[in-house]
Amino acid sequence: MSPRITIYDIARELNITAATVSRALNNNPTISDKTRELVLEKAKEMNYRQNKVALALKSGKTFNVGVIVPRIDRSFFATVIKGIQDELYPHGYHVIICQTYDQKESEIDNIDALLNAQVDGIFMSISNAMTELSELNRIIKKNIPLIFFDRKREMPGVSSVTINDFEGGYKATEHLIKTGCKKIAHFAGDRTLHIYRDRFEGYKKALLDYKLDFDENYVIETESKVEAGMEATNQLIKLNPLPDAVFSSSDFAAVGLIKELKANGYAIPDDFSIVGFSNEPVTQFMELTISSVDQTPLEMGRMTAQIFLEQMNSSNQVKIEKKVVLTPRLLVRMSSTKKVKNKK
Amino acid sequence: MSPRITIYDIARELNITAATVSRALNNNPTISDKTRELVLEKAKEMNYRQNKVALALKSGKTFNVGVIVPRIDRSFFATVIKGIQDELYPHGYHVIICQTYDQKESEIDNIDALLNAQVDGIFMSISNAMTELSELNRIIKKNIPLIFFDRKREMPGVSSVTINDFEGGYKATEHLIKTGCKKIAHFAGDRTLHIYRDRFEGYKKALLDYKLDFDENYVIETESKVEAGMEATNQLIKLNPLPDAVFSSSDFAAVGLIKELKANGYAIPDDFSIVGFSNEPVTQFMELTISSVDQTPLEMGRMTAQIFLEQMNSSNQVKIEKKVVLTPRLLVRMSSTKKVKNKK
DNA sequence: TTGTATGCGTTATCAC
DNA sequence: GTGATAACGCATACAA
Repeated sequence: MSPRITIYDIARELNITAATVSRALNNNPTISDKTRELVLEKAKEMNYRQNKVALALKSGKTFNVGVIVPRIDRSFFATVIKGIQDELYPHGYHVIICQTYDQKESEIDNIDALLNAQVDGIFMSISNAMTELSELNRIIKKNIPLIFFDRKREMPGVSSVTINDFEGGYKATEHLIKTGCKKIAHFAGDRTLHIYRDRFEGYKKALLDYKLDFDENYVIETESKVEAGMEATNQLIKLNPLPDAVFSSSDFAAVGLIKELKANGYAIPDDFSIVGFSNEPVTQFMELTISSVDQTPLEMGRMTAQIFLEQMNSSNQVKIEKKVVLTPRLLVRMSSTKKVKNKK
Repeated sequence: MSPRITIYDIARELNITAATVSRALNNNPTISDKTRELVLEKAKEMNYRQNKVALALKSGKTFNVGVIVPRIDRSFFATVIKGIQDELYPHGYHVIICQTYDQKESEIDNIDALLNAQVDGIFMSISNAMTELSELNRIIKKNIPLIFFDRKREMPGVSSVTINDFEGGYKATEHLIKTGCKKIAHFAGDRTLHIYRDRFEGYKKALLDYKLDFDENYVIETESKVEAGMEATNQLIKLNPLPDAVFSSSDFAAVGLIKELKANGYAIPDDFSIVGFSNEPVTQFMELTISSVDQTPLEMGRMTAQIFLEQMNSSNQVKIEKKVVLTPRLLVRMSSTKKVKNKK
């Protein structure tokens, strides 16, 4: 077990002081070229590594940031984290990940731990359960950047990066209308969550804009699971008149929908055009590829990181509050591309 | 911006010294109940939080571990990380993630950064490109636990958690044989990687054990991508005699295989039985669910973390070297379940 | 039972 | 241009 080499070790070897070594290593101008050379050489020879922990204690900056997500094994969140990572790594930051499983206690716990660990910033996709804004205010009071992504909460001085769920819902529905669908149903998520409410509102607005009836009976709430989508489908096919399209707030529900529709002898997209939401990997791997609304998670992660970097660079006390809203992309695939003529 | 409360602040308020406060906070027995009460109360009142960075500098332990993976947005790795996290979080550890994109420079870079950050342990799935074991030896020399998972390298004193790829290949092939397949082809990965070589060897051994011919012409190397699987399929269907089953080392290649086979008018599983590898989420979402070999990533993560914890607890210098080999699980789904009678 | 002093490794502020 | 010293926040060996 080799002991850690410190600047004192180098200093001793060179018969100078640690301060000088530090100066040489940090490219401090007030030092002679000769000693700098000497130090650099010796440091390399002795395989010196700066101790970031000591530096962190001294400077107050750890170059660690915390990311709080419901869970990491979901394509969307994993990709957001990837975006954050890719952007931050070149600047020397490390990403500490925390999972909450959408539980409030866990969120508080994680914030606490990250604060104790002295992270330089916290990025979070906040759960609906998190009502105690006092915990969040602790972050603000410490003056460390807090940035929401995907799911946010309105807080003064806090930036956020989200996508325009309304627009996503609107685009999906508009696409269905423009390809000739007349009676479009909606698989909605939990509409107490703003993301699902917005998708629903976008759907509704598109119908009205194009002079189609909006009928609450054609809105079915489902969880974001294949099985839930299958169950919802059984409700759907009892509707009269039968819809000719479905905009689903969830790709997984859309997968269940397609399975069940096929099981009932319906053809897709000829009998039902379908658009999902999230661009889960599965949508492009299915034999019948599923149209979906991409949430641009990579860009979301990148943007979140960029805002953080800006915030760090604005050395002064100026609080920046940025609300970035990304535009979702509609990806048209087979599930909404009728092979035959338009019905219109 | 509220300043950080330290034990000195508490001490001042109580007219005692920081040492006493520290003792009270750490449940040191050598302190009177009364002062402990007092300190605890005051600490709560002032909202004191221990500074982990200072503690880390003092103790040499950061309670951070580093995880190095090719990329995080792959279901397998995300799930392994989840397993690690779930196991370690209750013990106060945080997980720092690093991505390498399978590039050697990036791996070295990450190791270096983690070492500088003074992590307490490093878990990695090592790329084939990583040939410089000197970097890895730096970790060992520092006496910080290094544990391989999934992809390992043989190093004295280094533990690893892998799955038995040979057994996975064997089980998959055996299953195909037992369901009546006579001529089984293999989509192999890059067989310079031991994981792919082992899967191939398992396939080969199963054939021989069951008195079926092994023929290298029926082994096609493909990348782990849908498109690669489609291309390989075009080679496959030119074989004479035509195989009646395929064991694919990659689920993605299997997806491409199925797409292309259907496009050529073949029925699955009646004309071709198919088993993939990895249990990617897509395999269970497809209309035709794909049989696959599950690598138990959650258990892999958990086990990796457990070995780390053991290593940390064995305070003495005893080096533990554990080689854990997990048993893969064969998941039989529709792609290898012939509806009709066995051909035998 | 409590206080004093020291060190973890670094950088910054003084001197010289 | 370089050295000495203090400080970041904490825990602990030693003294009292």
